[in-house]
Amino acid sequence: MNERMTVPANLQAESNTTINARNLELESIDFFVRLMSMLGMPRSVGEIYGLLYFSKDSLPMDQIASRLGISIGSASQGLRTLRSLKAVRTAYVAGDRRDHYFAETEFRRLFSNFIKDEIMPHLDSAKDRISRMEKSLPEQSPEEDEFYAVRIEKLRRLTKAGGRLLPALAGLLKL
Amino acid sequence: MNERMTVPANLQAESNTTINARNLELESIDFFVRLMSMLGMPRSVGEIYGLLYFSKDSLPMDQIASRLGISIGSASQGLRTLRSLKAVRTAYVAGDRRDHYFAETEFRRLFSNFIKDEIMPHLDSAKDRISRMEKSLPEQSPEEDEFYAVRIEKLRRLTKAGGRLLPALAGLLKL
DNA sequence: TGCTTATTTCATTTTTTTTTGAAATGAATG
DNA sequence: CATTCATTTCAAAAAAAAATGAAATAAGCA
Repeated sequence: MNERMTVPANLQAESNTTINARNLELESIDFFVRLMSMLGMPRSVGEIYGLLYFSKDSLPMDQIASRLGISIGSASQGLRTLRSLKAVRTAYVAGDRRDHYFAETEFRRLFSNFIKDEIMPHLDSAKDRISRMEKSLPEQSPEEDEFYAVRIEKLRRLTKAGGRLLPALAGLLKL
Repeated sequence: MNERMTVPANLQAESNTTINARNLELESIDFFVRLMSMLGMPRSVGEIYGLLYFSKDSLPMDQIASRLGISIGSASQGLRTLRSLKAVRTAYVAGDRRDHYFAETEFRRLFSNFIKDEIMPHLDSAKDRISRMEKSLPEQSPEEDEFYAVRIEKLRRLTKAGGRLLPALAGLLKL
């Protein structure tokens, strides 16, 4: 029992539509916490995006933090991550010097950024590692050579396919 | 300094080809530790697969554990994970009652299993969550309705696209 | 410029995840 | 069927990741 809640439950008796809006928000946060965590992002990043996704107005950092019940430190770091993925942007609000954040909702763009920033660098360094493997090939009988050569070739194909397919994938997202 | 080593470095002076084979092994372990960790798998799982990937003979669990310097508990758990993804299989070795493991090297199959086991269940439950969102729609002005409806529709498209594209992706891997 | 408020940074704490190790279970062999 | 060896299980320890909170910095305003 007592599973960790996805969201703080400090919800007061309010009008029906307010309660419903809050429910929607909670479901949204839940949704994106899970999605982001599949992509290796910390909970706070999913929470922030989930909150902004169904928010009509853009929100300043301190409101994001208090609404989610997280520290401003977390909020700052989470927003930094989201900004670097271009998953949130800032809006100017007259007469308020705080930055106001809102969610970028074009998933195609989001994934394409994610792939470029989080996946491709790994694929690049994988190529170097494969080259190093080739230098360590234990030259023995031709038959054994074959075994290692085939396996290295498979890794080459894998990284090559990843490098082509993943960026293409984002393009296929007609959202 | 002193970054955590990917692999135990207890390597004795041996023949040149043995040293090279060991280098290859270390690079392979490094490679798969990183790849698996991108997919959310623990280090030990990557280590085991990396070891087996360049092993000509299939290996029993205790040898896997000692060669990697991990506990047999870890080895057992890691092998369970790899078995469930069909990333390793067992071979019979006459006169030895231990199971002998070797790596499945068809990446197409591996990814297809991974997507089926690790991704699709999440997509399925995402659909439920979206339905629940719709029930919480805060009916207000038609203009506001529109805002929420559009965002929910985007989530629908996203999960639908994921459900179609990801399995197709594995099929495109002509490795 | 000096003051106020917003934001970032980062050492420390907390939480979560992974590994260990030892006991329990299972499975083959004599 | 008892013994030995292989494997699993799981509570506890260790390691890794994330969140906090307070000090430092930055940025707007008067």
